[in-house]
Amino acid sequence: MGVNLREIIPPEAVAEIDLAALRYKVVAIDAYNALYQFLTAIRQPDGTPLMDSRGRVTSHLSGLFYRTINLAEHGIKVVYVFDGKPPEMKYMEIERRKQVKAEAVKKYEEAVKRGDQEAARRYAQMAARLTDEMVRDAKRLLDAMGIPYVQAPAEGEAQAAFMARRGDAWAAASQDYDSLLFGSPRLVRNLAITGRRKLPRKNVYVEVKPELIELDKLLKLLGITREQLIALGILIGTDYNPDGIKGIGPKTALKMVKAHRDPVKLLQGLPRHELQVDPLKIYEYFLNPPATSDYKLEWREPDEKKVYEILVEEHDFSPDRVKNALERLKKAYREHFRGRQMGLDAWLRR
DNA sequence: CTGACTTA
DNA sequence: TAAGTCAGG
Repeated sequence: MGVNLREIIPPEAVAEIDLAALRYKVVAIDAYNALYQFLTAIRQPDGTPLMDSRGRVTSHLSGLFYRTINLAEHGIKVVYVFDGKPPEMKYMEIERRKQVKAEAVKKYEEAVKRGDQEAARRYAQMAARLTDEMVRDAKRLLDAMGIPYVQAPAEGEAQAAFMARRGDAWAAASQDYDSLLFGSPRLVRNLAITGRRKLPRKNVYVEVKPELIELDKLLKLLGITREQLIALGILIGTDYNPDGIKGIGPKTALKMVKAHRDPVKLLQGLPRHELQVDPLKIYEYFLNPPATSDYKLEWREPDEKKVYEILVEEHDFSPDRVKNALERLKKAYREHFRGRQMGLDAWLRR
């Protein structure tokens, strides 16, 4: 999922931050990334997600609702950015993911048969798929909550980066690093409240704090340009060439991009048979991806009735819990958002 | 993942 | 008040 820069990011480039550091800042959240995380994480020990009485999955709504309210209580102005149509060159990867999920479904069923809860949960997570209906419900819920969302023409991460570059957002938020390649000046990872995360395959929880990666700082520390970072990503693998270049790991890739002042020349010189997609096409895409400026960011007063309809009446959420959370959301709106619509940047540019 | 409740 | 457990839908 996304370009794996983890191994080449120097620890000094990552700053642990407090949610208070994001107060009154606009954060463009990769909606698909967030919803998918809720969908995989919010499950029973045997892997069953939360569902309403008609069997429709509701894990994503639960996560979206409560987390968004938490962020609002911290005065953080979140905007969710939804994926549009992926570029043609992503179809290979999309097909591959479908295969992986189909395999996971089989393994899940086998695990259930032999009563292996842990495996069942693991494979259920792997098999999880975000449906159009889930996305529609998520958008309806955000609308009712008075939280803005933007429909990207293509990749959500590209749209979030575009918004951050223009100053409409302070940072992009996602677990993936792609927004950095797309040029977002800042990336926030681990944007959650309770910082507990279970280590894969272990029964151990570790504290995970939100972290901030600044693009300029990262590039300086690596001693490369954004263009070289994109080339680096292509060498180690992106969603558009998942395998990267055989035999080139993060370290070699960094050396290679440093050795070439012009990343285009480097990419042109790659062995053609190693690549399913023209590396220059990928390079151009990261450098200048489709994005729209046709959006308006407004944090409106929550429509309690609508939220109640969606969560309680349609999806069997507990009335008490929803009412309680709505009170918190209304209070957050009054305290942080009402009469504070424009960020400083937008105000200066008015 | 998060809220609500329990425990020390 | 902090840390732990469990259910939520």
